[in-house]
Amino acid sequence: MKYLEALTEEQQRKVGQARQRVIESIGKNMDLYGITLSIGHLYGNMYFNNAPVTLDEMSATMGMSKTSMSTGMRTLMDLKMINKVWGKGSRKDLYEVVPDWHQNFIDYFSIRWRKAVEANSNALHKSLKEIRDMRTEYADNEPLLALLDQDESKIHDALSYYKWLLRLIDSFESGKIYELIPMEETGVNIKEQ
Amino acid sequence: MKYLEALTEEQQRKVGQARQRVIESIGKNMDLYGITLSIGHLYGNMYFNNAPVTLDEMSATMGMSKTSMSTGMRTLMDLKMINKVWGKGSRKDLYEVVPDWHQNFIDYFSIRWRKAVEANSNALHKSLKEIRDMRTEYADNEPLLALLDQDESKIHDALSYYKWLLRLIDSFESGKIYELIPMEETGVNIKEQ
DNA sequence: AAGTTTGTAAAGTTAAAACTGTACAAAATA
DNA sequence: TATTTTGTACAGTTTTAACTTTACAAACTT
Repeated sequence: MKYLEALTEEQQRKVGQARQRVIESIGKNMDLYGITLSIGHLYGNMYFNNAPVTLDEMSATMGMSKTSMSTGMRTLMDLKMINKVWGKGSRKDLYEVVPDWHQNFIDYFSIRWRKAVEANSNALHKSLKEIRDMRTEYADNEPLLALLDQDESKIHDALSYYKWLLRLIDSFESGKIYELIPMEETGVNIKEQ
Repeated sequence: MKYLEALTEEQQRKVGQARQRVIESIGKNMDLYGITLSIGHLYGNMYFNNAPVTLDEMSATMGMSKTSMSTGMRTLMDLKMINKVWGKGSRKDLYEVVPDWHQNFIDYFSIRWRKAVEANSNALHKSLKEIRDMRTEYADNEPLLALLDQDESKIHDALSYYKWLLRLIDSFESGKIYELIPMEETGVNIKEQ
């Protein structure tokens, strides 16, 4: 945090305090997403650092081991919340935040949910097929057929939800969600960027 | 599972197998939401049980302690995924699933996120105020002002995201989200229920 | 009122995860 | 080529969360 050195102790303390509150808030927010508080703090600290950081730097400011920084950075990279960048003379890896929170939110959902939803849908389809096979096999067993109907209907409901969720994720990825929920509040002109 | 007794061993096994796959899939799905796998399985089992269940029943089918069932049921109730219902003669508490997955999804987000987003926004506003106070206090300190500008801008970006998220949650709760992402796939008539 | 049954709090135990320290491969430097 | 630096795999430790056992209050039964 070299750029802070020009300030007085008092000023540094005040700026640090205001930042710290935000950093902790970021941590709590990411905790909601199932990300560790520590990794949330890591992101928060990087968010306020105006230049790319190294593992050693963050290890120092976070008071945690370099190994933890390494794994934390990888987690954040997997979630596309930070990027590894190439720095001039330094042979250390440099990381910088992707400050676009909307995009972070979208990437998080896409990455973490799409795969699971697809796997779950497959499992449901498999069970659905088994039920249909049973229906032909035991076509004369009235009480069983009634039971199979119930189960099939339940699985169908679940599948219909998964399909909807997938379409929701699609709308996140395509940006179509912003047609319904604009980024800027209504009445404000959206600037080109 | 009294209604299964009428079936042959073979039939019970097959039905159980098809169900088990779905139950585990449900568990994995809820795991994504940050709900324990066990509690996910509990919901899954209840989902296929056509009648309200008691703690003792679920304790037996899950092979877990009654206390765990008690806490699990409370968690699911907090998330509005199950209801406590009044049963005829039984003096045991009876629980039944809310089978509406769309509604479960929405309740989950509303309950778990709204509170946190509001708390985080408050924290950010507090820091924003501090920064603005500093700006007047050190109005002649050019490099500090530049720094404060940067921080304020970052906090503003974060706040704008939180506001968007709140509007997204609102659209879930109001059902407005279904205008953009209909429950049924497009082209299919929606039946009244 | 005395005796059961039921649900859950509290304490204790077990399982899982987060985190650290060591060790080492890969790349850079001399 | 030998030496240093850097990132991370791996094993070990600590912390946290899940789960169980015990204990007991509240409600119900007789």
